[in-house]
Amino acid sequence: MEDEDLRDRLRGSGYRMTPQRELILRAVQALEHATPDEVLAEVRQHSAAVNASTVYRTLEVLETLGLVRHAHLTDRAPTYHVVEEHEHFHLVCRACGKVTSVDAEQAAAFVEQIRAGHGFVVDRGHLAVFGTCEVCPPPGAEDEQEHSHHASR
Amino acid sequence: MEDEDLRDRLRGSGYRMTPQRELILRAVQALEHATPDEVLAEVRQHSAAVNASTVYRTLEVLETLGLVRHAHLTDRAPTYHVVEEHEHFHLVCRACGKVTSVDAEQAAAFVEQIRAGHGFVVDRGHLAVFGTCEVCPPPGAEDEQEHSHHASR
DNA sequence: TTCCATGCAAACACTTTGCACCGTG
DNA sequence: CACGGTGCAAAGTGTTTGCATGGAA
Repeated sequence: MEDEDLRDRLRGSGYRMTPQRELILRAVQALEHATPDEVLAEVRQHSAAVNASTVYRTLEVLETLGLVRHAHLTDRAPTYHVVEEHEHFHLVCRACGKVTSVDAEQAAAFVEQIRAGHGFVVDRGHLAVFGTCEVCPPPGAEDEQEHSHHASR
Repeated sequence: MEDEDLRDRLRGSGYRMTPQRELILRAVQALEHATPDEVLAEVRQHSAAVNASTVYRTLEVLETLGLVRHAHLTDRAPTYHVVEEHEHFHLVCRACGKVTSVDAEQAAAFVEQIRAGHGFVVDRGHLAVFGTCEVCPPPGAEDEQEHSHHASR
């Protein structure tokens, strides 16, 4: 997306173009999947300080305009990503933490099945699929991240 | 699940049976989908006061034992539900907020497709599917919950 | 020149943690 | 009667908001 496109998108909905808004959109584009905190860090690397509240407010505006989206891929902060021509959803490995993007088309059959069976229209871009890579140990097998402090003492 | 079953599950992993732990499990069972806050409220209705931190700690223990699970169905707190014989996942309507449980079997084809195509094993019980009921207005159409303060003033 | 956007700081929502006391096994 | 569990309060994260100032159009 070009600067002028962004300006037009903003102005078209009554918003103004500002350097912060451009920087924040650029950061989301560069990071692929980033929390507000990570976006803030990225922005500050490339330019002067920007306030955290501006990041939150801007991400909200960009999401309203349909330029970015967020999903809850961890138990902590949400992660934002740019909306591209090809919608995608995410596979999140609980063992290694890797996030894989998958073209939304690959969920087409599933989506249609849910619509037919439940009268429910799935938002494919907001689908978060949790599990484990086949090459990763199953969750809890050895104890990487959380829990299992004393599961068998 | 009977009281004795719960006791055995706890003891089998080195935990103790306490009235709080039983109350909290009962609350999760009764509420179907509840945030820690809602669990706390439910527990307090049925009995003496229990502390919020105990709810958090107990939900963690119950999840470690595989008796409950949580998913992020909103942008706020996670919701907990009991693990039953028949695994299920959730459809979350962004328009009306309704949560529908769907038998995990209905995702079998999708799960297999992801495994074959990406070497990724989906955790069906932790699948949160967002979208809208067909009978609900599309998100943002009229403005029910959040955003759209001045999207076109 | 008009308002929207930003920075700053305080307030919030949700969760975790340290510590002394309580109660299960 | 040992040691895990609880309550309480304080500290942590992550996010939102009120208000005065700054800047885009």
